[in-house]
Amino acid sequence: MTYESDSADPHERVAARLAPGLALLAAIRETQHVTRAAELLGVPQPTVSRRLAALGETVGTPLVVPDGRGVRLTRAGHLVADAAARALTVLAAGAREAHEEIDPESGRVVLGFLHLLGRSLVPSLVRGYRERNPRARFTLVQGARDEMLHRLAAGELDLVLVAPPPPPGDPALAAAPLARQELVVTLPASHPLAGRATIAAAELAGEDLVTLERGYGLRQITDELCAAAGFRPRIAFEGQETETIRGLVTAGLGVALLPRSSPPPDPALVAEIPMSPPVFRTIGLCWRAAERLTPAVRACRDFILAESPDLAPEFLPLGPRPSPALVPDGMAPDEEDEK
Amino acid sequence: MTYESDSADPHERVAARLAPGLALLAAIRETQHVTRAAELLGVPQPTVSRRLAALGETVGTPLVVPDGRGVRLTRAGHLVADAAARALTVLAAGAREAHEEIDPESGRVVLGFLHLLGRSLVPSLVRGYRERNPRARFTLVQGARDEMLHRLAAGELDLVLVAPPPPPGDPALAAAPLARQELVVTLPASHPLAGRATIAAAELAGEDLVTLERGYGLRQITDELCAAAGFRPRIAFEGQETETIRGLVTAGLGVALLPRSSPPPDPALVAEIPMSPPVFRTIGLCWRAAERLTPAVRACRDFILAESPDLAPEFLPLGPRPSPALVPDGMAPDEEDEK
DNA sequence: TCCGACTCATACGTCATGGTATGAATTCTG
DNA sequence: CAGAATTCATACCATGACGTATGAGTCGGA
Repeated sequence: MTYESDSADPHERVAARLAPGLALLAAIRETQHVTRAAELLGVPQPTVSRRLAALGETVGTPLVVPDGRGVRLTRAGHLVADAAARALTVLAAGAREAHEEIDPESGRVVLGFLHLLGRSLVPSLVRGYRERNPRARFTLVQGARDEMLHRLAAGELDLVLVAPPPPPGDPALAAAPLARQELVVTLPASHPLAGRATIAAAELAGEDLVTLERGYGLRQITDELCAAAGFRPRIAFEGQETETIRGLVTAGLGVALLPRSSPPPDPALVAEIPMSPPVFRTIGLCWRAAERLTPAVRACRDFILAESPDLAPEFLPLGPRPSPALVPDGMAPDEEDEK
Repeated sequence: MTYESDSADPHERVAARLAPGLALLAAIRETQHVTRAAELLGVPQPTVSRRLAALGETVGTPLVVPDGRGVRLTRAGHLVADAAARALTVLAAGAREAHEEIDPESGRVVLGFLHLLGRSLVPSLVRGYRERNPRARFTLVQGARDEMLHRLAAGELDLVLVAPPPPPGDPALAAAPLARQELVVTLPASHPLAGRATIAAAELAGEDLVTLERGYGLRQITDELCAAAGFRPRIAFEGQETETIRGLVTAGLGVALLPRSSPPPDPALVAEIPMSPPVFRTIGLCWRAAERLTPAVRACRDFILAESPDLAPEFLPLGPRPSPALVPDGMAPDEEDEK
């Protein structure tokens, strides 16, 4: 019943058996006194006596010897007690790191988001959150929607901002909508449709389209829109950045379905025409539903859910449209902290 | 019942509670796999599951989360597991040091001895022992007899060579005689007694004596010799080194009771006259009887007891005289390894 | 798509560890 | 010098942890 195979190094084995006594050894080292060490640790004195003897047994020689009516450490005892103190320091540093990692005040949040959101939404959110928690740390990762969701599920990311949010079917991911963004047909000023007030989806059937690559939310929306209108889109170019797409459109290489350009574009070069009926994409915040989030991540999530309307003025409020809450019932933001 | 007051630093507290899981965390870190870690540690798999959960509880967040049909470490888990691996390395290094300290092949022996014995006896013993155990390490400490015995009892020294050995009355110290050394009256060549064949103790009554300070064995023997002869010695000078004493004698400042000079002195300067009856001092090896000696110390002690006659040719064999064994019965060199 | 292999978590019974009470040894004090 | 106080070790008993058996969930293959 006394398992002790561990690693190749025999000293690692005794180290593993010494490990439970780390605090005890450190206390003995500090006090040179069994009773004192016991009350320092908050354990009864006989426990210290026994475990000291047991530790000495595993080392192969007593760690303390009677000295008067007290005890003193043997040389071997000094060596292991010193090592224990060092090991405890190392471990405490690790505990501190871990604590800071999860503490809402100082914890880290790995936030993934779409390239386009890095312009204003994410900076606002980060700045707002750090006003409340100045020591909070962020790791920011940008990428395509599907990549973000995949890395979120894989645990690499804590929170992601994507559009559209994942369907509620997946029990591993939870999501909540944050804001809407109107998508408009972006086309060269010279294009025949450039003067229109609105454009219907079907009117894009014959156009060369410039889109993001598969995996991006905008691409998915574009594809679905075309499918709903009953035609297969003719993709002229694919890119990874909306700015690239916009550049291609400006160069006259096609038309694109994009969010409105934030400083409105030069009307002499590019026109942005709303769709009819209008098309929106919903930006949602996602997190892993299955596991318990760290306090830091939870605090950040709740902050984003509560404050994003105020912090992202250039986005539209959710409005009446977009569906009932996408948040699975059992995992609503406020009620998972039970137990 | 769940004690956990420890040190001021709260992180030290969680470190102490993390300590028993060091090996487990290291194994998880290495394998990223509960079952694999369990068989690496040689413990059943449920134990690993439970203790991982418990460790996560103390840290405040799970250290592993389900990932497919396996698990993966959370960020906090990585931090504490890394720290655990480092701590285990530190602890293993300490265990190695302690092992080397007590191992007969590489262990350390702190050997105390009288200044005079550093000339040939101790170097011979050390050299001889290291021929058998090349990695053995010695720390050599020189000093007066009483100081040596006191520091031996205090645990600072492992073995001491002193003359005379301590009386068998003290149960804390054990001793065994090693060799005898004749003490002779050392006096200036110009002294009236310089031509004598032998000198009786009583004849020193009127002389200026040069001795070592109190606490040295030679001083004690000198004092007792004078007391036995019925006079109080007239101490002209006290020193700490026999060579100093010899110098004072050469300078004509008194006579002294000293071991024979090892290269015989210049007869034109100093005479060495045996006492009548002859006086010897017994050099003994002492160790602590109460505690269990480390294998290294025990091996060295047994080596010295067995080999010193051959290694110290300039000393006299024990001869018939010096008392029955001074070794307490229960602690004879060979039979304490019971239990 | 269903089955099988595999991995991790939970349930229950046993045993080792820890807590309480007490004893042996030593030092300090009157 | 003797009693008292202190300190560490041992004995007994209860609680919590471990080990065994089993279940829930997930991935690869037919």
